[in-house]
Amino acid sequence: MKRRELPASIQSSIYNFQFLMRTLPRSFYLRPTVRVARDLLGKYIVRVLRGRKLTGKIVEAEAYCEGDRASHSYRGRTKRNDVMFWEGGHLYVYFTYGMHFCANVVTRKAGRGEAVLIRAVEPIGGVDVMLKNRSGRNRRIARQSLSNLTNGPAKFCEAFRITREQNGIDLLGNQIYILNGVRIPESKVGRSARIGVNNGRERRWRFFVKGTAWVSR
DNA sequence: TGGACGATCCCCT
DNA sequence: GGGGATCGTCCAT
Repeated sequence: MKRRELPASIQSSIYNFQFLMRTLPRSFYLRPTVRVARDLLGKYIVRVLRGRKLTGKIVEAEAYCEGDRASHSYRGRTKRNDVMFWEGGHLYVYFTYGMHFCANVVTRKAGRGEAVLIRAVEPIGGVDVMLKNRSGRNRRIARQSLSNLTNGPAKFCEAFRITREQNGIDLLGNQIYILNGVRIPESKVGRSARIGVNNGRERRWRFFVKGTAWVSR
C-alpha cells in the first residue's frame, strides 16, 4: 500500500503543535532578565503532580535583577536565596508572610542572582486539581470566579502545589517545565512598576497580558 | 537572642 | 480600602 502524503495544511499544523509543545531551551533563560520576563508571557508552565499535568499560560511576570534593591539577592548570597544564583532555568521558590510561597524562574549565568517572579497564569489544563488545591483550607475561593484561581503569585503556587520542596528544580527536567507558546504581540503587552515594591519603584519591570481576567489586582 | 518585616491573601467594613 | 494572619529570615544587639 502506497503511503500517502499528509496535506500541507495538516503538516503545518503538526509542525506548529510540535513547536508549541517544545520545552524552552537553557539558552532562553540565560538572556537578560527583563527580556526573559517579557518573553515568558504566553508560555505554558506545566506541573506534573501525581501523574496529572497542570498547565497554565503565563500572563504576568516581574524581573528582579542584580543591583536591584527590590531583589532578594541585593544583599548577597544567603541560604534562602541561594538558588537565585544558580544557572538560569531553575525554579527559585521562597516563603513569605508566614504562609505563602512564590515561584521564580532563575535567569542568566550562574552567580548573577537574577530571576523572574511568576505573578499570574491563566489555567489551561488540570483545573479540577487546581480547584482542589486552592479550596483545601475551607476557603470559598475560586468557586466565586475562576480568575481567583491563579491571579497572584501565591495563588498560582497554591493551585499548582508548589512549595519549598520544588525549590531548585531544573526547568529542563520533567517535574516542572515551560513550553513554548505563541508570542504575545507588543500591542497586547502591558508594562508597569512592580507590585508591592518600594525600593525600585521607578523600574517598570512588571509585564502582563492586557485584557485577561487572570492578571493580579 | 530578639525584633522587625515581608515580591500576599482573604475577609470585613 | 484596611487590617489580621503567621513565620522564616536577617540584622542588630
